[in-house]
Amino acid sequence: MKYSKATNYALHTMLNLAMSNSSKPIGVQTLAEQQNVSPTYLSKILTKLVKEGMVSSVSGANGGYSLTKGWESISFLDIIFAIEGKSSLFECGLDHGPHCQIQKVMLESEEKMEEELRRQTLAGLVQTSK
Amino acid sequence: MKYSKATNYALHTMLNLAMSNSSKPIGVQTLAEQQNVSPTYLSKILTKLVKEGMVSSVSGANGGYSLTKGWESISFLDIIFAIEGKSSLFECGLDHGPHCQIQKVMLESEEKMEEELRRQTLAGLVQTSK
DNA sequence: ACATTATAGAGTCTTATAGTCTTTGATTAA
DNA sequence: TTAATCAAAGACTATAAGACTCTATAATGT
Repeated sequence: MKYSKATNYALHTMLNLAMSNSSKPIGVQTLAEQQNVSPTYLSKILTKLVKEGMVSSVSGANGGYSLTKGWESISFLDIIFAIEGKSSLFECGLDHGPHCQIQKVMLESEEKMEEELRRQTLAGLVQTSK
Repeated sequence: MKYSKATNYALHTMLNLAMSNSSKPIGVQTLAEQQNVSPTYLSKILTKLVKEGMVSSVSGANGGYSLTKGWESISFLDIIFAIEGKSSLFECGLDHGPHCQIQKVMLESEEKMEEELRRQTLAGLVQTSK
């Protein structure tokens, strides 16, 4: 069980966008270079972030991507969910009785991680990354 | 990112072993039936648990698997590590500076989950599953 | 010896990840 | 209005991991 590389790219891209406090949008070309990944691949990741409303995009010359208003409070969990999806890490598919205690414990532990990831915001990340 | 089915089987198998407080070992055949999984596949999972010292096995007629001494304090995390491995869920492979803050945050959140999984023991699970 | 059981290895099938390539559509600058 | 620049979307491919199966071997009890 591992986070996908896409999640790593997404997190770093969000940080890059947040750090470059430019009013102009930044092209995928530039963002891709900063992480040594292909622009077309990164664009798919960015599209997911756009669909979740964290990033806005403009086509055409001088276009690119920029963070949307309120970006400061975007959490790690928001970004991770945008890429990995929101479904639980553990699902007991076994058909045994109504309440699986194992499932319960696994979900509770997952919640602990998510609490922490919810607490960590983009603004906080920028602060410590300077 | 999902836990493997093998982890699910492992957790349920450990619970089954713990619940059947029999002094005699239990064959993989029996254990497999309880979860609707093939015996040969489950045996591979059990072998991992044996190698981690949580389960002991005896070959031959009337052989099978049983929990080792001190099983009560085996944690969810122990079982999960035995199947999924101990490596971190997130690894920033990017070559940018010495301390990646993203990596740090991700690891901290992971630790929260692991803390909880360490707290949850087999004995506790048996208690609530009765 | 023989039945029973775990262990180990190789092999298969499916799915997810991690991309690439190409086309289309929007926007701006000349 | 045309060309250049950019994002979005779809189809495609390659690799690896997950989820098994099958077969052979080794250990143990009757």
